[in-house]
Amino acid sequence: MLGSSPYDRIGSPLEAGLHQEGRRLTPQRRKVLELFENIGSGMHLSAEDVHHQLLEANTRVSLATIYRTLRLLVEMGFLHELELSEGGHRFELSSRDHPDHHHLVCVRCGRTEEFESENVVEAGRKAAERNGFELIESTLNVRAVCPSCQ
Amino acid sequence: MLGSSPYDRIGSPLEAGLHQEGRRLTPQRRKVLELFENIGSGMHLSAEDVHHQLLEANTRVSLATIYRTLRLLVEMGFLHELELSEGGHRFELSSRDHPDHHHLVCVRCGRTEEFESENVVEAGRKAAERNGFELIESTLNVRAVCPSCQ
DNA sequence: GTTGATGCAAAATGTTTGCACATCC
DNA sequence: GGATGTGCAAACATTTTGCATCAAC
Repeated sequence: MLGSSPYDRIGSPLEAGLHQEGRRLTPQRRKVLELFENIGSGMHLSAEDVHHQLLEANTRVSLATIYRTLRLLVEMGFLHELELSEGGHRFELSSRDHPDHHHLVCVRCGRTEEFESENVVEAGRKAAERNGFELIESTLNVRAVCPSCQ
Repeated sequence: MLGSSPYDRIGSPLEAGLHQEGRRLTPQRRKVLELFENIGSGMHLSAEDVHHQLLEANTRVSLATIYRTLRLLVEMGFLHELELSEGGHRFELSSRDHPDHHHLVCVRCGRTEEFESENVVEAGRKAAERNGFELIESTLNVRAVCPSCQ
C-alpha cells in the first residue's frame, strides 16, 4: 500500500492531465511527483536518486517505473530534464515562478547554483526568431569552479 | 599504417601540447583531430560518429581509443564537449574565432544552428562572480522547433 | 471487464578499464 | 629500452523493453 495524499479526493492537475490523455493516475506516479513537490523546486534528482528517496520514505517503486514516470512527467510538463551532469540526466520540478532559469555548476564537486537573467532569455528568443524557430525554452549552463574547490 | 598528414614534418600544436605533458603523438590522435579540422567547426560528432567517419576514410581506430582520445583532446582544449543531445555526448572543434558560442536545437529533427551573444557571456560571467565561482565557460542551449518541423 | 501500468529480468546503449602487445621518443 | 598508447574483450552504468500479472477506470 502506498500512503494517502492531499490529492486523494480533490482532483489534481496530474490526474486531470492524465485522464485527458486516456492515462491513469497510479500511486506510483503520484508519489514521484509528490517527491519533487516536497523537496522543492531547486533540487536536481537522477532516476536513482528518486528511487532511493522513495525507499527512504518507505515507498517501493521499481526503477523501470521511475524511468517511465519521469519521461511521462517531462512530456506532461511537470518536470524539467537537465543535461548538465556526468553519469545520468537529472530532473527538477518545473515551476511557474522560475520559468527559464539557468545553472552555474562546479565541474569538480557538482555543486549547482541557479540564477535568472532576462538578457539570456532575450538572446535565446532573438536567436530562435532570426532562424525561424519556434522557441520552447532556453537554458544557460555555466561551467565553473566553486570557492571550496578552487 | 595510417596515412600521412600535413603535420608529418612541420610540428603541430597537437604535437607540441602532447610532448609538453610527456605524452605522445600517435597516428590515431592525429587522425581524430584532423577529422574535426577537415569537417569544419560547426559539426557535432559523437564518439560513434567519429569511429564511422574514420572507417569511411579507411582508418581503423578502436572505439576505446576514440573515447580516450576525445577526452584527451577536450582536456587539452582542442575540442569542446556538448551536452545537448539524447544518447551520448557530442564533440566539436574549438575555434578561436568562435569562443563561447551557443546552440539552437530543433527538438524534433536535431537540426542545430549556432550563434553568439555577448549578453549571454556577460550574464554567465556575472553569475559566476556573484557566487565566487571561477568561470570556465558558458553555453546557452535553446530548445525549439525548426521551420520544417513546425 | 478492458485497457493501461507495474515489476521483474533481460537486453540495449554508451562508456570505461585491465591487460598483453605495440609503438613513440 | 622504457614509458606511454592501442586494441580487445570484459566490466560498468544508465536506460529501455518483453511479458506476465495487477489495478484503475
